[in-house]
This record gives sequence, structure tokens and C-alpha cells, in this order.
Amino acid sequence: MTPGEPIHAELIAVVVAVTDAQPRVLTLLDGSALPAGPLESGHRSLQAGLRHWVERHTGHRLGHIEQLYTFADPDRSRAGRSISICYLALANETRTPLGGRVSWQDWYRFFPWEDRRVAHTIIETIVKPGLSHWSAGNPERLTRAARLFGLDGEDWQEDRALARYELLYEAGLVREATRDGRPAHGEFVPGATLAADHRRILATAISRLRARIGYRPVVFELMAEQFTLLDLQRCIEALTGQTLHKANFRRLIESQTLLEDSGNFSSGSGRPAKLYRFRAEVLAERAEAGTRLPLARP
Amino acid sequence: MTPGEPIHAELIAVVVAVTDAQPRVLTLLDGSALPAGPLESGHRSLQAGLRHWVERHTGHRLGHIEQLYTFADPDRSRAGRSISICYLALANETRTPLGGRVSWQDWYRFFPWEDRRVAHTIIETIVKPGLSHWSAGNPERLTRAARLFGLDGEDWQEDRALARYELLYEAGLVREATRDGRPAHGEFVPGATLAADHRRILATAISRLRARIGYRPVVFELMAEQFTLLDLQRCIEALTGQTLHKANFRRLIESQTLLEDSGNFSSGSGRPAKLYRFRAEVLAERAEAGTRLPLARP
DNA sequence: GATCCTTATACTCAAAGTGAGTATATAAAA
DNA sequence: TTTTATATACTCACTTTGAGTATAAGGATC
Repeated sequence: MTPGEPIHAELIAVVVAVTDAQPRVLTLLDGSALPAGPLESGHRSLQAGLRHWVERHTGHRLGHIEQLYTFADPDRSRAGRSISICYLALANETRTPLGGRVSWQDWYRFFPWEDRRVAHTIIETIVKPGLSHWSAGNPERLTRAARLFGLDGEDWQEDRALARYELLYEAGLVREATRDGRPAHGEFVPGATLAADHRRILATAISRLRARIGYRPVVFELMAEQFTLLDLQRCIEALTGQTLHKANFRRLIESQTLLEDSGNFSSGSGRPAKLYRFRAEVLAERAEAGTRLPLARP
Repeated sequence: MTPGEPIHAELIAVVVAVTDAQPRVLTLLDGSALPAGPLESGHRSLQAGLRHWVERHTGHRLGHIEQLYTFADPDRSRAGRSISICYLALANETRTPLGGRVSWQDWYRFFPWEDRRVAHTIIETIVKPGLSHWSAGNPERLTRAARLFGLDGEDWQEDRALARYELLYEAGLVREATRDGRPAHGEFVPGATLAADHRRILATAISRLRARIGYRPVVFELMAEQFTLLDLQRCIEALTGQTLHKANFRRLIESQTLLEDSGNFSSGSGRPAKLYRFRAEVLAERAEAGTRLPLARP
């Protein structure tokens, strides 16, 4: 196998925490870029490299790390090609102040339309007209838009955040699209941008995390050691951007052997709630649930 | 951002097809390595690069392509670091002969224990004793082994193929583990090996594909244009390595609006069956099903 | 042509799971 | 003591799922 020409590799991290029922992402440069840095030699693995880099530059310890996606820049400079390897990491946001221009940002600042817990009219008043204009005379575009944004009675699938962002990009409705030379089809959809394609990477992370939540216990990385069922519900609501049915959520959680009673109770306004913690076994195994297929008896 | 030192990048492909109710993977060197090659300049994207490379070297056109994982070699040579970007691609196996030492291999040749459609005793007679030996005095290892291989009444989760392979590797029960310097804990588990870490990459592909099948219509890339419900069932059974309940499978498929009647019928040894095809809309959208969470009414 | 083998297709039934809602309990604050 | 806010328990109809049985329609065999 021939070696091919040398290229440069960069690691990009989406570090997520949930605090005060709000998902947050770690940023540099006052909220305008994700943490990123070159892959250096001396790292045992890519994960180790990423962990080291983020901890050194932000002073933050990372929990669970998972790879998101790798992509190559189409030769942006004559200095040679570069590829970016992107990661999702979960952290417990400690409230220690971060140095310099490092900060935690509410991720819905970049994707306001993804938060359906609060009533807003972005989709009705801005997304829909923009996409209609873009779809003019093209029914295939129209059904795609409707399906992704839950327009004509279609239901909203929270884990399709990436596809929604990509559609807006394609339609020239986000700022970075025109920056890259696409024609606009209406007013820009509200939402802060990020450097390079970092907003797209963040959308990838949101999609991945939201998809995982449904069938794998990932949230425990984001929770305090002890928490109430409502805390857990609020955390999942924050990530998925949807509100959940309290009684049914409770039943769902209790039917699995995910949590154990800590013996303690919460204090605050209202009746005290039991404090739970994740069972040690669950933390160890990171069980991946099986898929649902109609198996036959052997 | 500093550029970091230059490295070499390689693309590795797991190309999957299903023929005669058997999943197959495209190999080079008479079934001993996956197709791999250097990332070259002039490719618009990584996917385009892969597609081009595979088509040129194997003469096979690729269908759906999806990224699997990227990993870095821990500085294996002083010639500089190299990273491998792995892909899963689905193809329709045409029966055209392939040139040279290129061939399709039944993937269960490398993972015989993953095929549970046929009765075999590999797990009972070889895996279990080996893992027991490795787990001696370590109950945590024992429960992990039991859960992954469905030992003490635990149920088999077909999409955990990668975790199973990694466990066997850790326990030194596959050949490449001792090659990499791990102690063995019993007789090697049957199954052909592949060059470098290609067997591990194949396990990753199997896990990914099996996990997808449950909640996304991916199989159509692997089927002929028209097929019977039994054909479809056999294809999914081949991939998951499990047999399905016929009537319930049929109900599941029919309840979704996935297929359409082609008007034709199959001929063969029993009553002729309706021939279906995938609906054009499904092919276009590649719908991703939402996750199951107890949503609250707005 | 009657019979058998094979596969397709239709239906049934009970158990489990899910969406939605109501009722009661227990704390702190007014 | 009443209000307010939350926790927890329970109900009920409806849907989905696992498992199985019954009937239909071809080709092959006698």
C-alpha cells in the first residue's frame, strides 16, 4: 500500500453539560468556536489526544467521549489537505470560572428552533416562508421540508437536528451558507453562528445525543451523583428540546433497573422527593439495548 | 491554530452484499484483507475518495456509504503517524467474476459465533470455557461475558458483535490477540482472521448494520429491485444472524408504508408470492425513525 | 385427477406496553 | 390554617407484540 501524501489532522470537540435544565456546550473565543487543535504525536490514541488537549486548554475534565465524524477539507489551502476528527464528550459542568475567552454556551443559542419546550414562532414565521420560497415548483423539496420541520401534520423527530440544519443550509437560510456562496431564499433564521463548519458539527452532536438517549442510558454522565426523578426528566427534556409526560416518564424509568434509591430526600419548595443514583452496574456496562425485531423461537 | 505534524491517512472499506441468504464482504488478497488505500488529493470528499478507490480497484459500484470510525495507529513506524478512516458500504452483489485475488467472503467465516440461524456449539464448547478461565476469581468479567454471549439466561443482543469480538480479544481467545502480545486463556475460537485490525473493523460494521436495521430501512440497498416478503425476511435474518417469526415479520412490514405491490408474482416451489418493491419515497428520504420517549401534549 | 409437498396469506388471542389523565400525600410559605 | 408546589399512586382505554392456527394456491408425484 502506498503511503499517499502527508496531510494535517485536527481534533474538534463538542463538550456538553446540562445545568439548570439547559444544555451547554464548551466554546472558545467568547462563544464563537468549538475547542479544536492539532493531533500531536505522543498520544496513545485519538481519544487520549483529545482528552489531553481539552483538559490542557480549558481546564475541564472530560467524562464519556465518543467519536462523531471525520471529514476532509477539500484542499482549502495549497499547504496541503487537512482532515478534522470530531468528538462528542459529556461533562459535569462545574461552576468554576473558566479562564480567558473559554465559556459554556446554551446550545439553543445556535439552534433556537430546536427547543420546543418554549413557545416560539421561528418555524412558522421565518423557516416556513423561507423553505416555501426555496421549494417553489419543487414538490420533493416541499415534502422534505415538511417532514423535517413537522409542517403539515408531520410529527417532529427531535433526533433529526442535523438534517434540519443541512436543509436550512441548502436553502441558504443560515448565514454560513451565503458565506460559502449559496443564494439566500429569505430572511436568515435566527441563531448564532460559529467559526468554519462548527455549527454543523454541533448539529451532528445534538442529533447523535438525542438519538442515543432513547435507547441507551447516556445521561448519567451529565447528572450529579444524586438526583430526583424530576431532575432526570428535566435533563432529558433539555437535551431533546421536548417536554415529557411526568407520570409516564416515571413509570418508564422505574420499570427499568437503572436507578437505585439513595435513601436521601431533596429539599426545596414542595414535597421532598427521593434522591436516586445510577446503579453501579449500569455505570460499568453502558448497556446497549437490543433492537426490536420479531424473533422466532428456536 | 498550529498545524501539527503531517501524517498519512488511509481509507478502509467494508463493502457488504447479501446473496443466497448469506451476508458477504468484499476482500482482497484471497479473503485476507479489506480493501484499503491511501487518501489521495483531488478527491472532493472522503466518500468520493473511497468510492473512487474501491471502484477502480475492484470494479464494483458502491451504493449507500456511511462512515464507521476513524482511528490512529499509535506511531507504528518512525515514518510518521497514520490514521485510518473506515467506511461501511452496501452493494448489490452482482455475480460477475472479480479480477485477481478480489473476492466476496461470507462474513460468518470470520465470526462463526455470530450466526445463530444454524445450530453450532462454538459458544458452549469453546467460548464459555475460555471466558470462564479468563474470568476466574473476577465476577465482573464473568457477568460481562455472560451478558454479551447470552450465557446464564441473558438474552443475545445481535448488535453487540463488536463488544463480543473485543471481549474475545481481551481474553486472548482470537489469534490476533496473541499476535499483539496478549496471553491466551484457552483454545482459539474458530474463525478466520484478517490483516492488521481488519477483523475488528468488520465487527464494527456488523454491529452498526445490525443496529440500524431495527429502526431504519437500510436493507433496500442490498435487495434486488423486486422481491417477496420472504426474500426480505431472509436478507434481514442473514444480517442479524437470527431467525424471525414469519407472520409477525409480515405484519410489521405491512404496517409500515415501506413497500408497494409490483403486480408481479414469484414462481418456484410453492404458492407464488407477491413481488414487492420499495416505495420511491422511502428510497429518496431514508427516513430515520424517531426515538421512543413519553412525550407530553403541548 | 387425487394426493402430497411447499410456500403464501389470513386470522385469533392473550400479554405487555403506552398515552393520557385523576387522586392523594407531604413539605414549605403566606 | 390555608395556599402553593411538588411527589407519588393508580386507572383506563388503546396499541403493539409474541405466539400460534387455519386456509389458499402453486408444482410434483402417483
